Amino acid sequence: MSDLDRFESKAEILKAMAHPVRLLILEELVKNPRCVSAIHEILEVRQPNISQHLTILRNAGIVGSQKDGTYRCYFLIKPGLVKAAFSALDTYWPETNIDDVRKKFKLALEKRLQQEQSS
Amino acid sequence: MSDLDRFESKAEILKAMAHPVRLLILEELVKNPRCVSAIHEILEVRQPNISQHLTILRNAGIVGSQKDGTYRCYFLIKPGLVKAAFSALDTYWPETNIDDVRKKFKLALEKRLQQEQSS
DNA sequence: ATTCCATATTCGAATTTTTGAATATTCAAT
DNA sequence: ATTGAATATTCAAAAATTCGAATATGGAAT
Repeated sequence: MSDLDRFESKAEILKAMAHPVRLLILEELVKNPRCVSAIHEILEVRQPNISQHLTILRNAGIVGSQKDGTYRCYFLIKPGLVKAAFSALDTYWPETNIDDVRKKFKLALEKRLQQEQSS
Repeated sequence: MSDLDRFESKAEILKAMAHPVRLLILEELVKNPRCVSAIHEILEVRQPNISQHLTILRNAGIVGSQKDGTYRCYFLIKPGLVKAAFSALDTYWPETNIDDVRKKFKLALEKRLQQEQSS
């Protein structure tokens, strides 16, 4: 791996984290390992999309996974990094509230579902 | 500003940082405020592109700027955040070396210039 | 063997990002 | 007023991201 690649890898880690859904997933995984369906219940985002986001996090080396029967359990590979990143963000953007965000995702999903029904 | 916006703002901060050129710029600004031409000399990236990246950092609220005659000086608005982010990345991806990256950028620029001359 | 449930993959369209090229703006000095 | 240096903006094209829809895979239980 070249030196450039190594530095770009830092940008890629940040890029992998730089999405609201992925931040929410990471928030959950900081607390507990979770299988996809558990994340799905919490996040109210369609399952394939969650798998896509998990793939991005996995490719960035941020999460790992382990099969458990039919389920697949995701966990943080570098919990310290994620915690430090959240801590930095919380310290300097303290206004963010994770539960409000969940509320918003729920609203957004309901809106989508209504639009689908009415069309 | 809604709660969602606030959470998405964290993703946007990360997104704004999640680019090799912008990380290099921030590395410089952690050490010192810098005007565009100083950044230009260090980074070996075309000036308009540097201004574009600086605009992204400015819009994210990460850097600010101040006119100084013809020059414009950029500085970190939240140095603690940037330092904490770098610290987290350095702790968990310690292999990255900033000088190697500069070397690589220099090489890439020279390659580009050669291609332009020969075409 | 088939069915069901959990998860992943593929594909395509819409959107966003990235960057170079060209040009514009702004200020200082003459 | 004009010139020159520093910086910003605009535009367009290429590349990358996002996400839904549809489909595929893989394991458990019957």
